[in-house]
Amino acid sequence: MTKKAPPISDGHRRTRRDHSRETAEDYVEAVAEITVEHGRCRVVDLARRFAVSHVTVSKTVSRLSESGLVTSEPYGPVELTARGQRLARESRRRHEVVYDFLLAIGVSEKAAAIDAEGIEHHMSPETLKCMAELTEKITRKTP
Amino acid sequence: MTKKAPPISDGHRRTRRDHSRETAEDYVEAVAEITVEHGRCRVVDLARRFAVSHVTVSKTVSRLSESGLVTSEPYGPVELTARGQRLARESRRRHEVVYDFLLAIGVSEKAAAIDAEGIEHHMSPETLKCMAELTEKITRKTP
DNA sequence: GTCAATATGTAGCCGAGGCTACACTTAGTC
DNA sequence: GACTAAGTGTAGCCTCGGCTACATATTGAC
Repeated sequence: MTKKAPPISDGHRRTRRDHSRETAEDYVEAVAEITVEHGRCRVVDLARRFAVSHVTVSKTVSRLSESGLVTSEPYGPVELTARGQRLARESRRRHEVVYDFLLAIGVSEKAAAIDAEGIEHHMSPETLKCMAELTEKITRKTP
Repeated sequence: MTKKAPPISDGHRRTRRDHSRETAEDYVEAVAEITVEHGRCRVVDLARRFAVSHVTVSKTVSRLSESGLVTSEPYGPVELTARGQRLARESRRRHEVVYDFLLAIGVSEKAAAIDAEGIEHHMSPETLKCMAELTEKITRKTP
């Protein structure tokens, strides 16, 4: 139980700048997956994946390109830079830890998939570690 | 050209970027807490809480007011409507469930506070229920 | 009551992330 | 080679959530 007012926003750091980082992570993750699935990743693939217009994807890809996470030439596929690949790997790993954890504590696959996507960007390394450990403990006990 | 094929923005809804719902939840939660702590909630209180300018708060409060979650008159305090209070209670409960859960699985108070804020908006009722149950189980075992 | 400090409002700017409408390229098919 | 469908780009508009600069209101001390 929570005894007294939890330290809800104890400090400040209302870094709503995380938002663009989230977008970047979602995109590089998607680019990596789509490239594996289809051999290459096109704008329209991302548009379908995120259920947004190709215009939105196009603009976002431009921004990511300026940030050095992806490369793309006119009418060409979207590809990850070395940095983009690294970020994609990290994001995917975090995603998996969260997803496996949710399954381990009894959440359905469907809800786990949705919630994992929502929260994967907000996990500190510490929390991630706790989740991974608990998942390990639970699945070892009940395999 | 009747593009019939691409019903891009149907189906998968706007699960993406219901970011404004998060903002609403953060605000009503903060208004409720500040009102309890100080007797009333002013724009400047919210500005300090979220570490943003009073202008940002002022605009957001206007939007929330149009959505029927808060009321405020010029130079007056920000107050929750009935709907706002209900949302605040729900948000706070969710926040507590997540926070307590993180503590229960071994996350430090500091990290738990930060992460709870990040993820509380992305939890399905199902996941929330699993977390509450597991918290109960753990804290009963090791009180 | 006056005055300064604090709080709030308004104007105007920005970037991210959405959209539609329209123009153009690429890739197949005949 | 020509035509068409799908993919991509560009222009222009929107909202949300940020900001600074400046104007006005409220409040407290004197």
